[in-house]
Amino acid sequence: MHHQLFKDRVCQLVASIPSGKVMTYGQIAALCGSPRSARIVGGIAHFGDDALPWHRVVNKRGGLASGYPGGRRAHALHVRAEGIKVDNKGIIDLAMYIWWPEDGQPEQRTTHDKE
DNA sequence: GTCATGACGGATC
DNA sequence: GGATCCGCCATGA
Repeated sequence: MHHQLFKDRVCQLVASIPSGKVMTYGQIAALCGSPRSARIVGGIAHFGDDALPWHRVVNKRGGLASGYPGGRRAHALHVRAEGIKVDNKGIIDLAMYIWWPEDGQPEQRTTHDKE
């Protein structure tokens, strides 16, 4: 495949995140074929389609986006509106809200846990 | 074609 | 445990 569709894949993936769930930039990038392109996802977010639920995209620490329109506070309000708990530092519990598409849900990792 | 950038990630100090 | 630096790689000028 070609990275030309990278942006398009990211957009579709973000659009498929259900309400009340979140994905990380690195996770999205990996699913789009480039695990090291997390920043690219961020770039797409800024200049991409505002209609997409970018507020459901957080960084690997579960932290809110730095350049979100309105600031991290606005981001926090938006995710909270979907039932996601955010602590005082603006950190989301990824273990509880992380979501994977049906296609590549590595929930088996929790049982085996290798790495 | 080259250069700079970015809503990140991971390693290092 | 927090702050900082560097690398990453697609994108736009």
